Amino acid sequence: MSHPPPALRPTSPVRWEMARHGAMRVPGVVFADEAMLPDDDGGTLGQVANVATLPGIVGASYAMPDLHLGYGFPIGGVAATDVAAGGVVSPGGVGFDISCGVRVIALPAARAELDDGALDRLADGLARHIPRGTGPGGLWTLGPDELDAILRDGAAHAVARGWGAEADLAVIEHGGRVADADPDAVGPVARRRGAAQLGSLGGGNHFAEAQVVAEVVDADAAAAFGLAADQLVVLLHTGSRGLGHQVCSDHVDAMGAAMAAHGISVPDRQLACAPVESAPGRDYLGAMSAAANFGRANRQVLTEGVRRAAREALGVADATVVADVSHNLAALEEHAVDGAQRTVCVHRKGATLALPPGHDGVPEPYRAVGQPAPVPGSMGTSSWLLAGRGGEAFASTCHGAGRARSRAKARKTWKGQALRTELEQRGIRVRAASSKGLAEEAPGAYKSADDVVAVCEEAGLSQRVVRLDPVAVIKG
DNA sequence: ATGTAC
Repeated sequence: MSHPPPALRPTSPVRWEMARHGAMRVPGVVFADEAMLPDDDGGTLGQVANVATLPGIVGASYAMPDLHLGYGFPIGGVAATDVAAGGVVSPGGVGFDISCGVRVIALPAARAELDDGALDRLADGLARHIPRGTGPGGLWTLGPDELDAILRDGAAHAVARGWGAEADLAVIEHGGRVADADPDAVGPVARRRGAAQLGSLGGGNHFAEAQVVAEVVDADAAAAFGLAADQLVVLLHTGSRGLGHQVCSDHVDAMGAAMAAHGISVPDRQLACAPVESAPGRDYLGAMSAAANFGRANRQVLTEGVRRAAREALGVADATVVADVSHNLAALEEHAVDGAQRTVCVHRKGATLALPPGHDGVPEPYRAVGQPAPVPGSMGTSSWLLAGRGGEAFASTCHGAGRARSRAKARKTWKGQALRTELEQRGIRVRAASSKGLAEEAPGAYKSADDVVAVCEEAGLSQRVVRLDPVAVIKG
């Protein structure tokens, strides 16, 4: 950290400003209520300040209420750089799990129609059809040509090969295919790892959950999203697995080596970056987009696992994709900056696209109500589906509950087996591959997603649409 | 997050 961060000054009950100091080019802005502000023993606010020093940054270095310490950038951070003004792109501003995100799948069944046996069968089916845990093993093992096509065309290629329906693509962010992907910028190690992992969940905070629509806050938006009270959904939270991780590592190394040549110095080596309009910048963005396509294809292939489980367990005809949005991505977008339209590179790291109603980037079926933004809760607690409102922070909102205690501390405080019993006693089925992983994901290690989404609503970033309560948790 | 460390 370059300097100790100065005190945050409230400009509203849910918005705090950090004045420019040191090498900061813009102020910091944190959306949070007083209780959820980090005390910064861990340096999270110092990371907000560090990001504000990046070349070309405009507006502010933003942080969502679920912010916590990350690699270079805080998780929950949003930073936009002006491309024509030498603005940079930084792999640390996207994160290791490129295109990590959430897919919501609606099942044509209501909780009230199902007995406990049906829910047991659904949990078992999801556990059987969704590969999980670290390491290789996915639903679709890829040869080199198929991998290239996935990196170029994302979920669209998976659908073309029979993994799902054309209609699925209409509601996925960017139509399931990120433009300007450069498969050649994805190195051989990343390719090898990815070829064996398409259609797999991973570990850590990734999960599949069967959930019920427990509260409808915005009836019009819920109807537009095709969701009704008491309806069952499945939520998938996963990303680009080892492939994205390797792409991030490779390009952090490459940029670190190239920074001096571009005359860039940063207060933390984890903020390695390069101008968007430079060879290392273009290479990273091309590889990142390819990894993002892998991430969307991963969730698309897993959706077929969900459909198989639903057909077997419930006998329901089919399951409908409601939304698929990433919360770890950089994107070139047009935004008003100081009254002028500029092309900016928006880094969202643990932050979700939240375009407002009417914006032409919102999937057409939802244009009147705004971009759907799924927010996964911590294990066994509520998740949310929001609708974007634009607002500050380049049309972004939160991405989850936000970790409040480290994995190590969680392992010391909670026991996986006891957590499993507690969840089962609350009527939530648990299918977990690792007891240690369960302890690390204890709900007590996280803030409440309910509080986080309420702050985002009060700050004008997003509107709550439905609350989703878990009935079955499937984890690596 | 991750074939759970340079």
